[in-house]
Amino acid sequence: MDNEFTARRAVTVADVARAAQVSKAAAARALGGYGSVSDAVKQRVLEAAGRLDYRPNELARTMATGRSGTIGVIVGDIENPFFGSAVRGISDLAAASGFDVILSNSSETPSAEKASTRVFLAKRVDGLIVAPATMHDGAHLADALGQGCPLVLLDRDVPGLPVDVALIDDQAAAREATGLLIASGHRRLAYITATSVVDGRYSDTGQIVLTTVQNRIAGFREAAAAAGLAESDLRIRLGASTTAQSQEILLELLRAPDRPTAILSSDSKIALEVFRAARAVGLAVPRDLSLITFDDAGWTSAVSPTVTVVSQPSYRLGYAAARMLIERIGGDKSAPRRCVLETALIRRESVSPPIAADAVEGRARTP
Amino acid sequence: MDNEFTARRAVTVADVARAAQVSKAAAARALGGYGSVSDAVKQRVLEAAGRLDYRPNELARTMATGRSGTIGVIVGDIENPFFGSAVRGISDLAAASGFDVILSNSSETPSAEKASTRVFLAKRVDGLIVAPATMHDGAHLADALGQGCPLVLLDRDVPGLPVDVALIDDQAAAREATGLLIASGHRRLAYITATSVVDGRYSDTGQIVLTTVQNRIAGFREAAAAAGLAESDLRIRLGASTTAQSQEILLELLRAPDRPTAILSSDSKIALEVFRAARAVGLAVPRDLSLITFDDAGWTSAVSPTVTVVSQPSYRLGYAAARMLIERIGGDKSAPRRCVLETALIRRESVSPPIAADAVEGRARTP
DNA sequence: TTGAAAGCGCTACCAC
DNA sequence: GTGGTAGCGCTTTCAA
Repeated sequence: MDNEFTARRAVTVADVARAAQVSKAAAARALGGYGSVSDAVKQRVLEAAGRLDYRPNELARTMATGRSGTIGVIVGDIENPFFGSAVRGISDLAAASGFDVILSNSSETPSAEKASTRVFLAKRVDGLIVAPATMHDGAHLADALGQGCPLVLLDRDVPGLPVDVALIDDQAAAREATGLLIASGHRRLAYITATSVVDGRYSDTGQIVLTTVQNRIAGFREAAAAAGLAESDLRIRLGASTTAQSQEILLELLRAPDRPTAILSSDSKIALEVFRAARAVGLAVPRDLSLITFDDAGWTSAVSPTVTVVSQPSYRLGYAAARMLIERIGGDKSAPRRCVLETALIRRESVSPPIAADAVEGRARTP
Repeated sequence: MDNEFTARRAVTVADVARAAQVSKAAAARALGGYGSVSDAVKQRVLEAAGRLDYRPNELARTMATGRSGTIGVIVGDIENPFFGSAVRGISDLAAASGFDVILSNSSETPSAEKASTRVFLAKRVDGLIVAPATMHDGAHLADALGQGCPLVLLDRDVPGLPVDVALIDDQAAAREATGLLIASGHRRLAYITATSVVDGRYSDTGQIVLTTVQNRIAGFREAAAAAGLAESDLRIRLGASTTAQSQEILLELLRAPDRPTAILSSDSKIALEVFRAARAVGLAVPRDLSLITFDDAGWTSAVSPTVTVVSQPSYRLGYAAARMLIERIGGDKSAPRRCVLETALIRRESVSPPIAADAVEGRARTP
């Protein structure tokens, strides 16, 4: 049974050296491309390596050098297209710079994120890119830093952690989107987001674990305040993580007599749920309900009506994070940087003025 | 500047042993949880480890044991929700079984896939799960096998490679979906897929590099043949990988006088393009054009019209692949297995009978 | 340029 | 149960 699919002992530098009749050190130098080797020896070694089908053991190399040529990435949910695209941005630059990427999913769970951090550190990654699941616990991240492992935060910030971050200006983006809704004549507005909380009702900021969510809500309220809307005109709902949760929240909202006439949704999955809920209660978008969502998902520009979105540069965010990290790995010791990328409000068909019955109050105020 | 964020030399078993006043071997046993150690020593060692903040070096462990506790996964496109979900299936079982997952994106490119395979082997992964970018070149995969690295194929097969595979019955799925179209009265049918080819026109099977595509086309033609449709009623188009390519293909198809009245799309991204193209030429779904797509993407059940889909058990596919791989890693030497998972045809609103003008020929044939 | 030998941090085997 | 010690495969001084 010694066919071509049977395992055989791996061939090492020592084997190659013996076959090429040179010392182990010489063979290692020729194979590793460092130090100085005569052309003659190099020839012999390379020939022998080819003949024996030698494959370097990256692990042994890492142990000896301390560098693994690998960067670890931890995101909340790889199924989320936002992260999928960010990861591709990271991978592309990493590959071009000679780094491998190893990826882990935290499922937006701080404990899983901690475990992954530990594993990556144990595997001696050269650096870490993390989209932290919470802004409240950065101990494991500070820890990585403490061990001398460069770290860059992606999309979300952890206040107090002195590291590079690549993110967007969520507050400004939400403010602009909300402004568009208000400019279209809406005054009863809702903001729906997926962050996990004790109680879906927005009560105090203490519940929020993500800086992105915090900032978007701030932008939402800021725009409302600037337009003179009352707090009571605003519906802020957290906890729309699953279809069931989203429907519960949305149906309650849309069935109320003073239902919102416009919704700002924090991701495209929730926007989908808005369509579903609107259909369930017999509301048409945008005639009865206007909608803007974060994330320029593919379907938003293909379906009817096409949906107005806040487009986030996810690929470039990943790319920027990788760029900063690789600079740090290269020895850059400068002060932590914030790389803030631009979003774009793409106007499509899902926003229109509220119909008379719904807007009556609003009209009275703006004659 | 010796603050908490400054790198310090990593603490090793030797350090812990010294601090606990025991031998290196004893400390290693206590820390590694193998061999036998007295409770007293164990206590002391663990205490010292905690005090010194000892972290095991996974790399050194791997070198010594030969096992890395890591499985490598290579998929074509992590942004594709199908793979995203499959990867989660893999990760979930892997984590539960004590394995880490490292992921790589081949961008559907055989050369990138080869490079990733090499890297993973060099990193000494315990096993590999690959969604091969081509069925025509499995040398690097046979190679992995040859080195004794267990391998499981995901979603796509490589004929001739004696390995476990986890996939769906693409041919049956396509046959069933096509059957539904035909049963609804359609007779001019198109199948659109994203595989890369020299020429977008379907000419011969030699162009096709993916078994999935091959099998789906076979099922499509099979159903058509069974219903007595002529080859000339069928439009098979390959190469719809980008928006531009898809639009070119679709617009040409839909503007033709004998345009298809129903389309079977091989993934949800293409289905989106169908909506876009239909809108561009003024065709309404499903009144003027029926549509079924592979992939039960979230948006397909939320937009109007909801779309009829072939739902693939992507999560379970990943889970099954991981299960087989872990069994192999555990030493299972039995013959290669094929794990074929069920698809489901979910009927929604995007399929209806063709309108009279389009169906005239068809009606004449089936009075 | 070349070779011998000392690690990298851990496991595993073997006496005691 | 415990301690010594020989590797795992590679890099990296350091003499020659």
